[in-house]
Amino acid sequence: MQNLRRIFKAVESYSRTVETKFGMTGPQLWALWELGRNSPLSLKDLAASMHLSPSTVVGVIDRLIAKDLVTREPDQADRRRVCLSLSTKGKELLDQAPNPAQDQLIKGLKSLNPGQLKTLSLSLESLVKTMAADKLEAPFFFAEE
Amino acid sequence: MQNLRRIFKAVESYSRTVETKFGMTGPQLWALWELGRNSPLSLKDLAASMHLSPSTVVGVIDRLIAKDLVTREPDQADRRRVCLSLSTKGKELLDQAPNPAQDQLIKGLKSLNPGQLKTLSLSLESLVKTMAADKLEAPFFFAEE
DNA sequence: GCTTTTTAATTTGCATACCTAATAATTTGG
DNA sequence: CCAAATTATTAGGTATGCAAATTAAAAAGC
Repeated sequence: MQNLRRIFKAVESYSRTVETKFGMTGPQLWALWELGRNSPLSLKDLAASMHLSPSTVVGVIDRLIAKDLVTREPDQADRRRVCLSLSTKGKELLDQAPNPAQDQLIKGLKSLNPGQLKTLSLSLESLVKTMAADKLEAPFFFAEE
Repeated sequence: MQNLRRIFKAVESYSRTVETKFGMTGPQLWALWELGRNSPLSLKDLAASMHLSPSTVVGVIDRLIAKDLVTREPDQADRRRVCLSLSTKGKELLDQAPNPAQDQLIKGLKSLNPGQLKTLSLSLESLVKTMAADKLEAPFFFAEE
């Protein structure tokens, strides 16, 4: 329990690290990641990938555009839509700002030997099963695996 | 990684469960828990235990008092301070609203046999060590173990 | 004792993240 | 061609969260 707690805390602290280090909030970097993975995106699709309402995401995107990290252009094919993409500046920032929490986790997992990894996997699987969390989707900080 | 992800997601969804089920936000229940553990508390001490600034916690407490879940009385010994405590209604709610995410985790851990539990513990310990998360404190949803 | 400093709580002002509902523009189905 | 669905946005609301200013009370210094 104590170790799980620590892992959670490490991930939780990720958000603050981002805010102080990269001058943007968690949701803003989250949106940036989604655009980095899959671009261009319509606002609706971006909102869906973030599990947020479109009206919420409009504000996030507005602030990213104000920072010159994202571009918003009308979609030629369907003029109801917009095309959201990373700007050059946004791509650069995304390169410099990996996913600290996830990187640390991956680093930690790599330090385990195959036997440990196996038992960890099995134990977690059993844990997850009992927690009935199977259906739930991945949160943003694991989005890229 | 997938299983860790699911556990995170389950805990993340806890907040929404609380909001819809108990009509209050995460920080509000968090404050309620702290008062349930250790009462009465001064505003400053409550803020410290939640790792938030006092000015933030004033608002949270205001809303809890408006819901008649918390009482705020001046401290007799030091009249600069206030004594924050659970109201009768607050105690009742806290009894009905355990910590779903944590309870699920505990339930999951109990389902493991001793050998699994041991290897899980060892694996997580190794993981934590590499993540250098040792120093970090427990987040609220693990505060009661 | 009296003044200065410190401490506690609050208020104010600001930015952000959320949501629902309403609106405008556009596409699609019939 | 027109009604219905879809897309983005705006409007209006609540809640977090902070720093800075304010008020009141206690503690410290002299």
